[in-house]
Formats: sequence, structure tokens, C-alpha cells
Amino acid sequence: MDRQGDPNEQGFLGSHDHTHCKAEVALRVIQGRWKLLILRELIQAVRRFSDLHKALPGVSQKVLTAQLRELEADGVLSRTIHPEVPPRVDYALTDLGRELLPVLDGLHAWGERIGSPRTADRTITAPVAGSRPTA
Amino acid sequence: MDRQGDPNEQGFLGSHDHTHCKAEVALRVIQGRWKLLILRELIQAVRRFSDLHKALPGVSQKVLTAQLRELEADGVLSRTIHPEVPPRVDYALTDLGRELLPVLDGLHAWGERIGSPRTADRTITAPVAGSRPTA
DNA sequence: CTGAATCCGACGAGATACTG
DNA sequence: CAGTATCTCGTCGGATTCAG
Repeated sequence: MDRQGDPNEQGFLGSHDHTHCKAEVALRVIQGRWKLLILRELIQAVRRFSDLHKALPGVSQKVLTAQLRELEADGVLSRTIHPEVPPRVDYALTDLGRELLPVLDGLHAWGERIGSPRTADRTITAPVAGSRPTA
Repeated sequence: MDRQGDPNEQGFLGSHDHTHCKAEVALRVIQGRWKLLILRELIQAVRRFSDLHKALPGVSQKVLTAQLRELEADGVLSRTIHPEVPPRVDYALTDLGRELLPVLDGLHAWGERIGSPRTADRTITAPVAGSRPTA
């Protein structure tokens, strides 16, 4: 019974390419100090630049702009410019961005299982080790 | 029927804390030039340091060691030292590390939907914009 | 209001040499 | 074999200033 399709081809596990896999691509997209926070804001509603700036204490305009542009370039969110005299720009999740949410949720769920990193047990599981090949 | 628990508490979407959420914690763990590749190698089998070094062309010992140590500190993998004369160290996924795999798979699946970033359409969806609040 | 431009410090990661 | 120790460089993010 030869299954020439894909026995255990589940994506990440099945990609035995020695180079970068698609998971890295996805990772790069959400990579950034404020990307996750931005996405989380846009889940709730369409936001203006000033809304995001206020909702994300500590971010500078430069970085916020940069990360928004990257997310836009990656198709995660859309940028709508209202050509009014006081400029107004709306940011909203795209369909692709919405498809990312379940993944982020999985990430969040796993993150909860961590709790406090670098404070775990440290069980070395040391074997008896009696072999000494080269004396 | 009042559910005082959590109406739409789904983790990432439900965490409206203005600070960092658990998804960022998870993200930091898998953050690193070779972390994903390392994990992918360890899915298949327990690996020795030299195995990983050979399987990951381009990585230096320093960085490989560093990222392995971080993953170990985060409880994703275990480090087993065989006190033999030619030193031998085995790296293996922990249960926590294995629980991460489905998440990485989701990440990979989403990454496939990207394809070629920065080459998408660029539809600005410009509104008619007739309002001029401050003339 | 939204954003660009510049300067800066911190960190990640590569190259190389050395060690138990 | 499996690291450690330095050095360097590129990138990321923060602060500030200027502009449409």
C-alpha cells in the first residue's frame, strides 16, 4: 500500500528541507516588538493611527509606522487613507490577518504552559555512563 | 445563564492587557535564527551536538550552543550529558516541546498562504472622502 | 493627525581561535 | 566532541526633530 501522497506531511514536520521552512516566514511576519499588540488591537475594531499610538504605551511613531507598514506589506492588515485636511488613516485586519488569529491563539495557549521560563527544574537525566571508548 | 467565567476568553483575543501577552512569551521562546530548525531536527530523533551542527549548515558552534541552551532553559528540549572521554551530548524534545509542534504546524500552514510577501496587490480602498472638518 | 528623517544604544548572530 | 571566549557587524527599537 504505497501512499505516494503524503504519509505524515503536516507542514512543519514534513518539511525536511535543510533551508528555512514556511514557519519561519510566518514567524518573520509577526516578528517585532509591537506586532502582536497591534494585531490584538485590530481584532476588536478598526483603529486609527492615534488610537494605536495611545493603546500601545511606549511605542514611538517611527516604530509604530514601520511595523504597521510591514504588516501591511505582508497583507495582514490594510491601510485606508482618508484625504481630509486633518489626515486620518484607518488600519484594519485583512482576511489573511484574521486567519492568523487561531495560530496566535495556539501560541498564546502554549505560552501559558510556560509560566516562568528559566526557573524550571533542571533535571539533567544523567545516564550511568560507564563506557569509555578511548580510555 | 450568566457565565461569570470567560465569555470569549480564547487566550490571545481575550487578553486585553495593554502589556505583553503570553503569545509574546511563546514567540520569544522560538525566536532565534536556528530555533525552528533545531526543533524540526529533534522531531525526527534525538540528536547529538555534532548531528545538529551538520544538519544546520551555516550555524556556528557559539550560536548553536546558545540557542540550544535557551531552548533547554525554556523547557523545550533536554540536554543529556554522557560523561565519556570523547564527550557526547544528546538533545531531545521534552513533552512541552512536543506540545509546541501543533502550534508550529499552524504557523507553517499560515506561512504557506503568504507565498511571496511584499508582492501583493496594494489595493488602497480609498474612500470618497468628502468631509472636511477644519476646511 | 500622520508620518518622515536622523542619531543612538542594545542585542542577535557570524567568524575565528582556543580548551577539556 | 562539545563547547567557551572575543571580536565584529547588521538589524531592531527608542528618542527627538521636522513636515504636509
